[in-house]
Amino acid sequence: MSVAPAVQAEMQTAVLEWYGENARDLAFRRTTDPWSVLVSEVIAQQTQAARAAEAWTRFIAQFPTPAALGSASPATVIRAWRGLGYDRRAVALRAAAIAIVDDHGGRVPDTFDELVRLPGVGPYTARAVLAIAFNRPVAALDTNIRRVLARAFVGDDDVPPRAFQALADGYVPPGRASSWTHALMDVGAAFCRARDPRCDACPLLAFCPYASQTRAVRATESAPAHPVPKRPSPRFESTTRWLRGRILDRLRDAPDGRWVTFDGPIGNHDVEAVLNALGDLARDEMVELDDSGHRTRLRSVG
DNA sequence: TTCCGGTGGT
DNA sequence: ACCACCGGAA
Repeated sequence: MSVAPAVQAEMQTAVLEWYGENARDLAFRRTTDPWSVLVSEVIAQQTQAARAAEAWTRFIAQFPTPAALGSASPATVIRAWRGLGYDRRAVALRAAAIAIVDDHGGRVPDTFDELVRLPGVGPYTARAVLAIAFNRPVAALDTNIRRVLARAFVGDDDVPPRAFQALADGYVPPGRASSWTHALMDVGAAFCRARDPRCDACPLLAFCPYASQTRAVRATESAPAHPVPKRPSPRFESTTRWLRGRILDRLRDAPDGRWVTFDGPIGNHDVEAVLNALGDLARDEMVELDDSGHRTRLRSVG
């Protein structure tokens, strides 16, 4: 269940003090500008923190405002997204920028309902922006933070998602939502890891039911559970997402606006598979196709 | 080779 | 309730 208020305050202090001295120096933490925070969260969803920080630095320099991103062509944005994966999210982020300009006067909105209506923004990202940029007392529950809170604050009870969110919101230290969010991410990455947790050095060790339980279990129990229900996974090169990646790389390398013809196989994908992938990419608004269905390019207009 | 993860679509 | 999307880390 929940933690006694006095203990809760001690735990908050332990986390924040640890963070004050051990925070990872990530570029996007030096700002609370809402647009910068939104971009950093979208990038960080798919990329580990250190790499995300590099990518964010480049991206935010190129598109420092919603207006800057919204007025760029999809092709420009997809090229800027190279190497980050999930290219549809780049297109969604651009659409979000346009919505911010058109519907919110160019400013990132500061309510959950408005944020979550933006393309590519779900409950996690909406709350992360509220907490980090606007310092609102909400918990941004990604899997790492959820795990930290579940282990150290909530204990073993499996609390249904709604109730968990409500509990987690209540654990946010007054006035410190922004630091709290970053701090829990670092605790999750440094100590409270899904595999091989390092409870011994964790700032929450003294308070954490999971840590004491883990010690007991480790002392008495032997090997963990079972291998796997494994199924033969297809070779990566035979997947459609690999094919999409190769197509997009070719298009990124082509001069802006130049049509590129796809009339042969790629890897072990035959022409039909290639054309199907082009159709998918067109439906996802990543590329435009000409009437032949063979010639394509990154979208120059949105 | 397997695993990881928010969002959105089914 | 699942799965596709992506690249990188373990």
